[in-house]
Formats: sequence, C-alpha cells, structure tokens
Amino acid sequence: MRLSKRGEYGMRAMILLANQKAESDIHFMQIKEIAQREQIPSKFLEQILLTLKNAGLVNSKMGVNGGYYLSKPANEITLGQVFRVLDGPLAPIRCVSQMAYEPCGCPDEESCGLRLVMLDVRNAISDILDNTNLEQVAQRVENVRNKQPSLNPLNSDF
Amino acid sequence: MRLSKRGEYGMRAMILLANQKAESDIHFMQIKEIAQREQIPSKFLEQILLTLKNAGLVNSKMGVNGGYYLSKPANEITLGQVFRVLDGPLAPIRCVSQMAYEPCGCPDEESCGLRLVMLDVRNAISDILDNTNLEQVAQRVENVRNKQPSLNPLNSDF
DNA sequence: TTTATAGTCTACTATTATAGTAAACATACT
DNA sequence: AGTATGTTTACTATAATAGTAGACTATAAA
Repeated sequence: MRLSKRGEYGMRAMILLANQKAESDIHFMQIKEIAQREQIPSKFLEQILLTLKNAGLVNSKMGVNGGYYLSKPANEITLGQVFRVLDGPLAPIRCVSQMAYEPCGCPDEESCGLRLVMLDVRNAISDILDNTNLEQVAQRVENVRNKQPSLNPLNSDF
Repeated sequence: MRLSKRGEYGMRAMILLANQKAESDIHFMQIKEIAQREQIPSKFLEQILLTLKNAGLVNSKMGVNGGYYLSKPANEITLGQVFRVLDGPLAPIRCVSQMAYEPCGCPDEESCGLRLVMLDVRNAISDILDNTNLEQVAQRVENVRNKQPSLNPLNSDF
C-alpha cells in the first residue's frame, strides 16, 4: 500500500467530485476546474480520470458544459475501490493479496513469519479503505471545516 | 507501505537470524547459507545485509567461519525498524509520515479528506509493525510449525 | 606465511514505474 | 460552422527496482 502521485491525485479528484455531488445534484465538473482547485497537472489528471472512467467509477459528458461526475452515489464508492484502480492491490506483498495473489518464493508459505505479519497489515488497511466511502470522507472534511474556523491550525481534534 | 523485493528479502533474513539466535547463543550465519535457505540471490542479499549493518541492526565477522548475526536481542528489533531501513517510511503518503513528512500539494492540508484517512492507515500499519519484534515473529512461526504437523502437504518437517 | 574463506566496496545493466507533455481527433452544444 | 470539451495515441525524462560482475580486504587455520 503506497499511494503514487496518480493514486493521490485520483483520490483527491474523487473526493472533490463527491463534495460537488452533495451541493448540486448533477454537476459536470471539468478537468480544468478540478486541476485548478486541487493543484494537479491537468494533462496528467486527464489520464487519471480516463482510467477511473474505464473502471466505471465516473462518467463524463463531452462538449460545451461537459465534465465529469461520479457514476454512483458517493456512499457506494469506497476508497479501496479507487485505490485498487489506480495503484493496484492493497496488500504490501503479493503473497497476502486477495485480488492479485502470487507466491513470493519463501521456502514454506504456511510458516512464513513475514507472511503472517503482512497478512495482518493487509487486513488492517482493508478494514479502513474498504469500509470508508466517499460520502464519509466528504462528511469528515465538512466536520473539520465547520468545527474549527479559527483555532490552532496544527490541532485537528477541536 | 509496499514491500519491495529488497524489503522482503531483508525481513526474511532478519527473521531467520532471529530464529538462529534462539538456538545457539551466537551463531555466525553466512550469506550463502541464508541465501540458500530463503531462496534469495546471494549477491543481492549481500547488499541488503550491508545496508542492515550500516543501520546497526546486524553485525558481521569476516574471514573463515565468519558471518552475520543480530546486533541486539531479537526482542529489541521491531519489524518497523527493519522496514524503514530497507523501504523507507511506513506512511502510504508523505504528508502523514512521521519520519519523512513532506507537504503533498493539496490546497488545505488541515481539511484534506485523503490525508485524514491516510493518517488512520499509517497509524494502523505502525500499530502492527512498530509493536512486533523479531522474537515475536519467531515465536509465531514456531507455533504454526508445532501446532500443524501434518495438515499441509507441502510441510517439510516430516 | 600462505591460502582459502568470508565480508566489503564500486560499477554496471536491464526493466519497470512515475510523472508528466504534445498533438491530433471526436463529440456536442450554440 | 465554430468552439468547448473529452478521447486517444505517442512520446520523453527521471528515478526506483532488481539484480550482476569483479576487484578488494580481513580473518583464521594449515
């Protein structure tokens, strides 16, 4: 589980799209606007959104006033899904991956200490990302924005 | 958190060294032997062990009957330490890294939804790797080996 | 004191992933 | 018809990964 730039940009774009959806029901958001608001190179973002579209997570409309939008309600898209599309398996090592298992070459997988621990890690990651959807993230963002208008910028609990 | 081949090989070597230490008090284990038992290219393993030595996690003795051994008791070396030496920060993204923080370029870090979630992920990973030491891994391996003597047909103990 | 053994160090290579850029093309609204 | 938008293909530069090769150095036993 390491987030590449592609993954980071794609996740941020999806979260932004989820926020938009909450505001007006179907808003076509253009690459240029997303790129500007999230500080992402727009040509790179183009590739990323295309990948997400091919995976069925977003749709788009061409032409004037076109743009991108989530293909499903925000609460039906998990961060795990987005991550897997852009950065592959959640597992830190293939021998504990659910979606892309491969033997790693250790002499005995059953009693491989590394594998036992990494399986725990994979499950911990999955517990978070597969159980967090875009709506929940958008909600968290809003909570932070509302609850602290002017307190200590380093403190995130109040 | 993604384990490279370097990381995987290094972790497996460390776990093997931890097992050896339990058996005879100071046993110098040679690169060749580790490479053979763990199926690791020995020239690559050489580099990895050197890195671990420079980080102070193992020591070595040159010459006839030389080899490598853990520089500290197995219960004082965590998987987190080994991982960081070979594969860098645990965090999936730099903006939530404790050891190698860097801003990621989002417009407002405080209210970045991605960052909030990734911080949870980082902490979940750290909870496991920074609280698991080589002795515990060795113990887990032994438990598996003892408790299932003949279930797995690939088991090489019989 | 020679010799075999074992780690050390410096270079080099091949492949893949990352992070883009550029330009032609297709579609849809006015 | 023209313009704004997404689509597709092709290209590039840099870095990381996964090694390999070979010379060098230290140790201990014969």
